[in-house]
Amino acid sequence: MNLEEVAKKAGVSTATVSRVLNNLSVVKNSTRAKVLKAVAELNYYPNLHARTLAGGKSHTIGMIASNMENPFFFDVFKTLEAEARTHGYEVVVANTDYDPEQLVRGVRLMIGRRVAGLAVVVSEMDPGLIEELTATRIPCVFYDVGAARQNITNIRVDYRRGVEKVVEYLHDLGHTRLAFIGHHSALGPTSERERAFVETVSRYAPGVEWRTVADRDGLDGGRQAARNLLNSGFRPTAIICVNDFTAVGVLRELREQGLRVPTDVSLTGFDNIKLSEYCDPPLTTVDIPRDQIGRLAFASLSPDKERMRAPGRELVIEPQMVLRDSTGPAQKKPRVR
Amino acid sequence: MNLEEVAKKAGVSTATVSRVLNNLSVVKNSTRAKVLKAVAELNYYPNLHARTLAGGKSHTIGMIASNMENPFFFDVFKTLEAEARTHGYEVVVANTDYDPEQLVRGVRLMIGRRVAGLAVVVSEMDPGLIEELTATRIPCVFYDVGAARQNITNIRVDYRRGVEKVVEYLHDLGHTRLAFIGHHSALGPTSERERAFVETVSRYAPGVEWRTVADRDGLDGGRQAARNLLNSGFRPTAIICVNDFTAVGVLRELREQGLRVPTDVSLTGFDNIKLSEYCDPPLTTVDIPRDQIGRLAFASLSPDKERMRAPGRELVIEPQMVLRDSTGPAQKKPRVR
DNA sequence: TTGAAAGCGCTACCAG
DNA sequence: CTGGTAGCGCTTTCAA
Repeated sequence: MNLEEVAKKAGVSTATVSRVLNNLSVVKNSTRAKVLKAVAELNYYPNLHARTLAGGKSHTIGMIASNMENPFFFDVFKTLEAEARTHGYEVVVANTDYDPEQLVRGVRLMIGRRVAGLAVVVSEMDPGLIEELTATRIPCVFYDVGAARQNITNIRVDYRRGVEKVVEYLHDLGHTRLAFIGHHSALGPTSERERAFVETVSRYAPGVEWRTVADRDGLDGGRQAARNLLNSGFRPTAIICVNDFTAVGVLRELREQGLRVPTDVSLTGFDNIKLSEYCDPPLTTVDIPRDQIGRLAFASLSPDKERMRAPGRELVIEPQMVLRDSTGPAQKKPRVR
Repeated sequence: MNLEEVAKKAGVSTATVSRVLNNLSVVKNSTRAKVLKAVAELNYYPNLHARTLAGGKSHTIGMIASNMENPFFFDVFKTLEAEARTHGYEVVVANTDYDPEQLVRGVRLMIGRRVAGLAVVVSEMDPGLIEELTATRIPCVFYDVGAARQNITNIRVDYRRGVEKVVEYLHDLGHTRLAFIGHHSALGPTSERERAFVETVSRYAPGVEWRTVADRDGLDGGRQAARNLLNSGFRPTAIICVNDFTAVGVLRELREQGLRVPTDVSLTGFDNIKLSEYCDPPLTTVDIPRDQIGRLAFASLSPDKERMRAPGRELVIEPQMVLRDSTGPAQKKPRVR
């Protein structure tokens, strides 16, 4: 089924059919009707690949995420897609599972699709990726990683500032033993997030004992990390999680071990995903405005909004703390077991 | 950047470059090397649209889901994608938000993309959709809705049997006032799920009072539905939720209203998503094997596995109950408030 | 083992 | 307002 068959059936040329299908309002109403009739009768749907090839633009923007299962990424996707749709674009996603190799595969897939723009929302990185992307001249926006460049915009949340707020808050509450639970790719010497935690503790809360531990991102990962942490013998008075999703897993393990939150141990998350309000107790967390990120991402890819496209632009978002019930004063004495 | 440029740079014809890129092992090693070198130096990535157009196959399978935010759908997607990848396919998803119009839009988008197969995993339906899809001859698989047909396979879980198990179980526990909380599209006279509940109650638990209520799918929807239910004055001894995701929202509202689970009211979900183990208390639920669904879905789309493709095939999965801590015996007397 | 060239289905430009 | 037609970038015969 193709244009030609439709054209034949409607008794016009393929050019005319194309015009009708694209609403090029130069077509006489009567012929437009004929064409539409043929289209309907033949159950015809234009081949998007041919359209993209001939037209030169894909009307598609790509998004790469580390873990779409984590609502954080999904929320960003949702606003990005909403925004894109309003402007006539589709968005197509690829997941990396925090694996740099999958990141590269995903990016190349998007290049192959000749996306009109690419949003890379991941925690992992690959050396040379920026280079590769710059060469393609595809408008890109990176969240959390990467460096601003000619065609690359950068959005980042001042994660460090967020951690500072949490640490200060916990310190003021009298906490003396802190733990940071991350996921693998948010840990290690390369990780801005772990560094932020470590440096903040030594600067704002000297004398406080601390430890960091990591497993996968997610419910199971958080739980496993918490288990490892506790098995190590360290007894934190407060646990700071790299994100809410992981924190919910931690919460479960604490419950399992008979540790009450926040009575025995305080717990904080990051992101302020919906789930953080729905667990018990609701999580004290740091809000990261996913909708704003999604909107900014689209805007910085948008070809018409030149204002956003100042090359090499870097946008920084300041995160806000959200106080809920998972944090409280440190217990004065070790709990009697 | 295109084949021709690469060919020129490598000093060969475009045909040869194409052969190299497609691993058609007829190419002499030395020329293959030349080509690969040129490809790398030019940072060349084949245009997938052109490839699809020329080759006639998209190497892509589509999936339509009602709500990718609900882990149920995401889990199906995950195994479907894993399966697809192993066989050299990409999968691209579209969300409907339970809206029949978006369903149709999504399906047409997939047709436009000339997907090699389409998995429709939704609760809503559109009359004529089956017809439309049948005409395209695209291999399809429907989960939960739709009817088996020539190129359409059907996978369904015996939801009714699941509901029966839950109702019987609750009835045996002495529950006398049941509520069913659904989401909009799983309710109404058209809904198999609501009917399953209603009919099961009158058959297996005559004399039991019951009520049904619905809001959106998800955390907020579940909470709102619970609020409405309770505001209506009805005091269920047990609440059956259409799925776990919604149940977690219900859990929150019950807590808010000072109702303890399962002491004051029992609660059950459906699906057995990971989250159902992580909430407090862990949810009694009915397992629906998403991985099996994902695998079956791919298998029934797979062109080589003819065995699966018995036209008009219907696959039924029997769900199993999973007992956890959110259910218990009905309280003997109305709780003192 | 390689090259030339005919499409794949559609858009867009140029005539009329 | 409509038709003819030259590509878009790649795959795939058919010859060489």
